[in-house]
Amino acid sequence: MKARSSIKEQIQRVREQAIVAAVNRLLATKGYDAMTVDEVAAEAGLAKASLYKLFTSKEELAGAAMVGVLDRALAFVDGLRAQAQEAADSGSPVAALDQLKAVTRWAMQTQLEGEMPSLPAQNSHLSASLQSNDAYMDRLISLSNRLSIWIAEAQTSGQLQARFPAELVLYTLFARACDPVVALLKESGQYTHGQIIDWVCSTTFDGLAGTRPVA
Amino acid sequence: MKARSSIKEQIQRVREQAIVAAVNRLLATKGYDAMTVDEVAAEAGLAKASLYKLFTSKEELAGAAMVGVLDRALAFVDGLRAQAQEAADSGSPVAALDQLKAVTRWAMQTQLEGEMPSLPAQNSHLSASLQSNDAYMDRLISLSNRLSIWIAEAQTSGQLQARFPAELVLYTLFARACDPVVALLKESGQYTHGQIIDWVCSTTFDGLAGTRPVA
DNA sequence: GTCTATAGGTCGATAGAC
DNA sequence: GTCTATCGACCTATAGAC
Repeated sequence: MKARSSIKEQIQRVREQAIVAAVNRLLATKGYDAMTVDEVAAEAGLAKASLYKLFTSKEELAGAAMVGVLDRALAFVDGLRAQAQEAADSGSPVAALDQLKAVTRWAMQTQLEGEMPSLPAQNSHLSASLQSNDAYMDRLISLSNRLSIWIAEAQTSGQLQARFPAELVLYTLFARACDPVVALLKESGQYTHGQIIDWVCSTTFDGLAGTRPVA
Repeated sequence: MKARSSIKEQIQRVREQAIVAAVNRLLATKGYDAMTVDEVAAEAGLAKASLYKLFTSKEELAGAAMVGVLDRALAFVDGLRAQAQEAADSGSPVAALDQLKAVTRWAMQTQLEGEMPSLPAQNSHLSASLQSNDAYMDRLISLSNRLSIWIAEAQTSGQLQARFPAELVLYTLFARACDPVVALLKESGQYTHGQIIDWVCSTTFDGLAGTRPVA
């Protein structure tokens, strides 16, 4: 009995992943409002009714996709932390600013690959649902905390403008992760992903302005 | 007869303006998808049927609001141009970069006042509708052209990074005009509008990074 | 005030596993 | 033969359109 149950659970797990992957793609391409549950079911290859056995609402689907991307972000961040620890142990510490840049580049790469789900900024119902989604909030706070440590370090050491509230920096990084500029440049089709990432990362950290004489 | 017709037209005009103002507010606060035509009619103080005499679809309403904000932007830009012309005539030319900053600040101010209608970036149907909306496209191109002149000037004179495609700069300015960071900082309630504008303008042009030694 | 289409959400028939 | 998972068909409310 135990074994069968486990197999069933695994099958269910695979299906859930297929659904979340479908939601992720659809959120990345069409956005939340244009995404229909029927489409999700079709892409994931099951009936809508079956889908509703696993997820009780469209909002929960969105939440699951966001949990997925936040988990990937956290995994990436933890990888960076581990690498930085090693590097520091062998005497060549990594600057906090470089960690923040690496995360930003990862987010843009993810967006360029069509794997960054993005939700409408203004949708009170959906935000409310997400804010009462513990799995989502847990990841969001974890990620924010990890980034905030780097932000504080970088501000203390002068790598980031210390006059900005840390909140501003954090919000800016989150906003750039789904910056429409990336999507627009991608659509234009004239540039490589590498160029787009370099440029938008550069505008984020160094701004649009040219090098001015010391004022 | 002529007079009555003119009066009717004027009344119609006032109604149209009331409708567009309502759409503008709703787009700024709830976004396109969450906005219902019923709400627009209610806010504008007329029956939905009457509204459909003046605007044939929800998309057209959105288009009208966008035309409105683009017209205001164009008016602001033309004001800047006129001032700059005067200043140049009296021997103190205005830097193109400062003009771009002024427009950016205007946009953020508009957003903070809840007067910046913003549409979902990803909505193929709506984009298609807008792109076939001549009034909208005309304004969009006019504004882009005027900004592009300043961008070219600022790049030539080294006030803006010349290595960036002008397109990147233009898109970035448009994107910052409805930057979610502004909305998030506003929501937090901890900062004045002036602070928010200064900070986001600063991150846009000078970036998040601190002043580093020459590398 | 009415019509209609769409899309979120449910239910009962069916089929396949044990 | 029973039990449960699955899916087509269905319901209904909302919102655009007239």
